[in-house]
Amino acid sequence: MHRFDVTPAGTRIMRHLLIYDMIEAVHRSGSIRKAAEDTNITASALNRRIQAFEEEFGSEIFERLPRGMRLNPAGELLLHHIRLQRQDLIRVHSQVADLSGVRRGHVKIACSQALLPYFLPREISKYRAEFPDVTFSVNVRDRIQAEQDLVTFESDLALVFEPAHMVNFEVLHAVHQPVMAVMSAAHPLADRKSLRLRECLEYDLVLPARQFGVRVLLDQAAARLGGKLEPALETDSFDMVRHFAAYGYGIGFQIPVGLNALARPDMSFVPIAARDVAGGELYLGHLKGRTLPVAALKFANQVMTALSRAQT
Amino acid sequence: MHRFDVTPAGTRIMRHLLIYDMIEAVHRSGSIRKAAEDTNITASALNRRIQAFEEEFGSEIFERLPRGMRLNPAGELLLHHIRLQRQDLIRVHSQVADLSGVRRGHVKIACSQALLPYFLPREISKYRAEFPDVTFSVNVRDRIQAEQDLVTFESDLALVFEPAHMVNFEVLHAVHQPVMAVMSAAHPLADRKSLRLRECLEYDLVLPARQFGVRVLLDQAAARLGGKLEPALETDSFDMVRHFAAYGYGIGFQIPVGLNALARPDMSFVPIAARDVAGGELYLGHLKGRTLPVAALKFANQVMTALSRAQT
DNA sequence: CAAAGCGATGCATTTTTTGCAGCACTCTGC
DNA sequence: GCAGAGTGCTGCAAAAAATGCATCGCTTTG
Repeated sequence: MHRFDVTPAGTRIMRHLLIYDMIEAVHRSGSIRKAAEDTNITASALNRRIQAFEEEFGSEIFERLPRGMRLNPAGELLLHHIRLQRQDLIRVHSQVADLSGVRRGHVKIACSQALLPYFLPREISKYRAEFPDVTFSVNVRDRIQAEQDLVTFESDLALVFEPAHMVNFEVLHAVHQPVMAVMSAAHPLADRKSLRLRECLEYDLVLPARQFGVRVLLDQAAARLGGKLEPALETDSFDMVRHFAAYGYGIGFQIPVGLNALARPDMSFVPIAARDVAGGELYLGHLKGRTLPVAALKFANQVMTALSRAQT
Repeated sequence: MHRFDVTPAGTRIMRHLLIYDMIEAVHRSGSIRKAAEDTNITASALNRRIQAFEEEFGSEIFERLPRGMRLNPAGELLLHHIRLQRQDLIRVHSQVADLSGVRRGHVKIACSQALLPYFLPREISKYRAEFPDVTFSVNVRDRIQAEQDLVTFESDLALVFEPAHMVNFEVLHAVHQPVMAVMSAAHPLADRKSLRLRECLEYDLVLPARQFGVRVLLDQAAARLGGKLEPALETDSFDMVRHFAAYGYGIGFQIPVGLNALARPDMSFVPIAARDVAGGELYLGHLKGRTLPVAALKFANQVMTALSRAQT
């Protein structure tokens, strides 16, 4: 029989940690019987392993409900330990691989939309030019989700603008980002060195949705002016913001890291005066107290220098 | 039924982590055959488990030498993971115990000698008065050893005076400690409010050995005065310092946390003027990036308030 | 009230782990 | 230079553990 077939691409099976996978499978599917299918094992066997584990562990970790299993508080604590433990083992693996000169690994990034068009593609390509065996995941997350991603070890690094909560967030680097007005190169205001917020209000505005940092800053600024922003278009796509602004005489807003003047000669980017909108910080960070895998750490360093350079 | 008994003396056996114990046993004893005795298993079985683990892990973790086994660099990395993993599981256990209202656990402290006579006994007793099921280990360590203890998870907390290196040390609390002259209550200088260092030099000096923080501070101060301290007695026992000073007309030195005026009416403690010896910081901390067990964290909090109160 | 879902369990079977004995090898001391 | 004691490693049979199957008792659902 071939119960535990070949490991697909980097997923290492440590047989002594299988019980952790089983616990997570039960947690995910909510019942032993469903989890048993994922685990390629019988429900009865799985059931007994869970029971045996609970006995060893010293307390139950699941509530037995008529509809299935649910983690109790002790189980939640254990689950976090399991995830931490697994990620740390991956880190050890990556460090061991590093010993023999090969850098392999996988870097998981949670980031704001603004990083998608130019910044991250450029940095990831640059990194992979040097270490082609390192792969990446990029997940678009808002500020709250990004932190949650770190906590569940869904992501190694987060790159977000003005994060709301930061309890579990350890900042590696912060760089200031003024708010930029984005418009067609043919726009009447296109050649200005700087703009007052009031000037922008004369034109159609395209604003990111309310959950985004840029929007929060703009709303606050408008409130100080005693007004309220009334966008012609509100969207959760930063791409849409840029394209709408490029198309006609509307004005969009974005932070510099999401813009690239060279790539868009048809567009113009003008900073909003700091006295109107102070701007905010773009943060690179990871879960507090975590030791990152080599690949993630190295990439984080590269991003840090890139951000520093961009600022000057 | 009594399904969830507690394993004797808090040593919980998690069978799926036995392989880690085995690896540590081999590491400690330096050979499979010796480790086999500690592990209550045959050498052949142990050997095969190590081999199986290495295969799963993806690389060897031991060097095979003619005289036995030694961890290779990969093994060193893994060992650290194992220790971290085990301590984190203990933390989870302690948090789970906390859920049911019982606070159990064991707090391991690495500390300077100065804490031994009064401070730690008092604090530990106070803590155990509230939580009698929490036990303690106290290991006397100099500044370098203390940090090493944290790294190997030998200790949860360190309480040291002016630590030399602090790369892995996360400071929870720091409190300033002036250097105090310690002498018999009958000593000519006993009633002074403050002393210049020069005045002390008229008398026999009893100094702690050179590795201790107080001594370093005194040596630096003496060098500034253009001199060199020539102690009548040099010792690595702070007890000895106090007792020698109490006995005759010698002068010893100690930091306030190691002294208790109420307990010793026969002695007098006078601060050295800050312009001569600035004093130093007493640090409470733990290993950077670690999550402490509940008991250790709670005790650390108690110590922090005690230290703050002592200062004022 | 029947059907469908759930976790738990007894028992025979399969899989894994272990112990025993013995191998090849390298140092050490006479 | 050669025994002796130390090392890690391995084949094979025995012991132990994990698994699959069938089934039970229970709760929810329609």
